[in-house]
Amino acid sequence: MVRGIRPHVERGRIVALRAVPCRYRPLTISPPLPQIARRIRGERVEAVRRLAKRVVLRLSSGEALVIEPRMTGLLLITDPPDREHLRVEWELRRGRRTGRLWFWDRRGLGTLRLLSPSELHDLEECRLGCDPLGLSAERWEELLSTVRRPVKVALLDQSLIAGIGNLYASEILHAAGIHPAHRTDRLTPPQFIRLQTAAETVLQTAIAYEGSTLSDGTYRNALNQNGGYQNAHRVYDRAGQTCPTCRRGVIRRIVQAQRSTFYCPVCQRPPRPGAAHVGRAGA
DNA sequence: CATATGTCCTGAGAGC
DNA sequence: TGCTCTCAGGACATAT
Repeated sequence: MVRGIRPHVERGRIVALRAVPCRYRPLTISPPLPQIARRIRGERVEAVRRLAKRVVLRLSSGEALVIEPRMTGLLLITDPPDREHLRVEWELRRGRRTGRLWFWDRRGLGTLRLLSPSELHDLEECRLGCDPLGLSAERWEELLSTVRRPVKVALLDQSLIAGIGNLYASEILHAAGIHPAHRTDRLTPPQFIRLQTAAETVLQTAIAYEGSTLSDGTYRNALNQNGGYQNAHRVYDRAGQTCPTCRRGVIRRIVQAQRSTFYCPVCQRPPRPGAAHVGRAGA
């Protein structure tokens, strides 16, 4: 999303920001959109970057527009999939060209916020955990071994690791050969190394493919084109199918913390119930 | 305090 | 055919 909009948005000047009339419940926008519009009119977009699952437009004023698309939100620089789910429209000027940026959201769970520098700092440093890209295996271990949770659930906790969604959590654990119910405090150093490698590979590949357009067709890139990573999914939404990696296991679907998890019982052996772990003396 | 569950939203698809 | 019901998963609020 960031790579798609950056060439059209970065170093542009915001001419106008407006809510698109919409029959659905309005998105969470804070402060209210007319106030944001007043405050950012005329500002230059200094940089467009990703912060975990959010898109950050850093403005010349030092403030930041933070867009959180959640599941069905899209940032588009071409015509949207339909008009009725359009929510917000930016008018931008780059040089002498005028362009538009749209926030389209079918389910309306996305958010738009204007943050002060200190609010952005608080989000980055206090509320969000570490980005999984560029994270060492040692840091993975430091972060995850402090909690006692099923590893799949921990991967989704944005205060620990920030940026992994449900689909990618299943794919990463499959690539790492780790069972989704494995408790984080019982993962071994070799497993943390595999987790680090798998996260890097799966996420970078998914980004290169421009994301996953699932059967509901929701996710599209900034040009309203399908992503390609859905064709590379090994376990997500493939329950009952033979695992494409080992060609032996039959992929299973389980529910953890109210979310679907998919895994291969052959590639991802459950942890041995009586597995020895270093405990306190006399325990 | 740490972990677990409930909630919001719309559209697709199942079942009758 | 047209209705009701369930499910999808982001983050956050509330419960245990």
